[in-house]
Amino acid sequence: MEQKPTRVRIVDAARDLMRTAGLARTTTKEIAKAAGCSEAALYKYFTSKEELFLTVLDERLPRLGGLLGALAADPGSRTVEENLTEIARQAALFYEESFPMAASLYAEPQLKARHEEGMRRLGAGPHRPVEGLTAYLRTEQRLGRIGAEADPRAAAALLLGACVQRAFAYEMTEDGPGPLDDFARAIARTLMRGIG
Amino acid sequence: MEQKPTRVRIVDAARDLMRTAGLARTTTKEIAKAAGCSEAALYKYFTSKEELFLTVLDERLPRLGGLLGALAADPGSRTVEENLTEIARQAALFYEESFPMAASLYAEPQLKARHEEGMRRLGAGPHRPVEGLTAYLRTEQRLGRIGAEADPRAAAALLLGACVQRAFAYEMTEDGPGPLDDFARAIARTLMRGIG
DNA sequence: TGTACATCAGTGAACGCGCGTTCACTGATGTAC
DNA sequence: TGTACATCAGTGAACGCGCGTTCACTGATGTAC
Repeated sequence: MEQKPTRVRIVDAARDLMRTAGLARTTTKEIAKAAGCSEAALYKYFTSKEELFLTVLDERLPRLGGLLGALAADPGSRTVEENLTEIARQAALFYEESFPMAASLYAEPQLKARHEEGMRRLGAGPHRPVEGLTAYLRTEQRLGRIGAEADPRAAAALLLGACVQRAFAYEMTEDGPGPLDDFARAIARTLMRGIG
Repeated sequence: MEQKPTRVRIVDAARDLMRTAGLARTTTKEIAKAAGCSEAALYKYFTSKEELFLTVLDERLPRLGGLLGALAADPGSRTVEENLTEIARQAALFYEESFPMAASLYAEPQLKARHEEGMRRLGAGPHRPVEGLTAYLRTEQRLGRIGAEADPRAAAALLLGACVQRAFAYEMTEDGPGPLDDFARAIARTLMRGIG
């Protein structure tokens, strides 16, 4: 059984702890224990704990861009509603995974600020999925597959917002959220048809 | 100029710091400084820092229930779209205020767990606004003011989700989010009419 | 081949610091007689 | 009225602990001659 390089084990361990244990519990001691090395070893690869955190945030946060970009370039053969259902599915999974870590940052404003600075330099950030989805919807609008008077940005905010909220309210309901597929289908359907 | 009681000043100071400085920076020292008393004074009113935090969470988090309950009981004379616009406005303000504090909890899982336990006992929690809005929409549906085949729960998740997301992505856009009124109007309108 | 030295990933033990918490205390106010 | 004591909100200074970080070191591997 091959052992991964120490640096990789450290970053993985830090990410896992940040996701599951919360930032406050993610101490150098716990990271080292989970990575199977000494605390001192962390400082052979990173100049500080904050730099390690930023590395995790940069290298290990899942991305949502791919699907949205691909659809904007080529909506493919499926209906708009089918595409939106798939987007809702993927987005819900994405937020389920990344929301706890992103939310944790609100507890550490200076880490959050430094992370956002880095994001901004790369043009990334939590507002980007909305922009990607807006671009896709504009494409569909140009193709005449959604209403000419529809508001793509508002529609994108609604759909992705529902997915964020699902992650946010996740643990509080008594039985957890309902099945993902039902959620995605209902969201896409309602957004397409409206409730009027 | 009347001085508020020390206990009130402490809870207010803790809430302000939790909202603006982040949980990690909200130390007993900072709280005492902001409240204008000694750290020791905190322990005359609360048995621990965690109990103080839970008190803030219980007593000082804004509630959204009022508006939703009132509308569910009596939709009033305005159109559904007008009501939804007002709900979106209020919800966006509500999340703007409470989201940073709620998000902070993800960094401190044991505090989060204890808070959720308390919430559950009261039947409160982040899933409640969705339920309240769902109830309102069902009322409207019974009155025939929204489509018989509409999905109230999905519609509620979409509208409130957009408001949460707005708070979440708030600081990352270059100019901040757009004007609140425009946002609320666009969201309500799009939800009513759909994009098909 | 052996020997002497260089390199390098990783460590155990200690360091100083800031945290939450506690302790013995103070000084103002109320009260009994 | 004065005196002696009780109550109570609040404090300054200290405490122990766990944190992030650093230091001098080890032991394995490579390399020059």
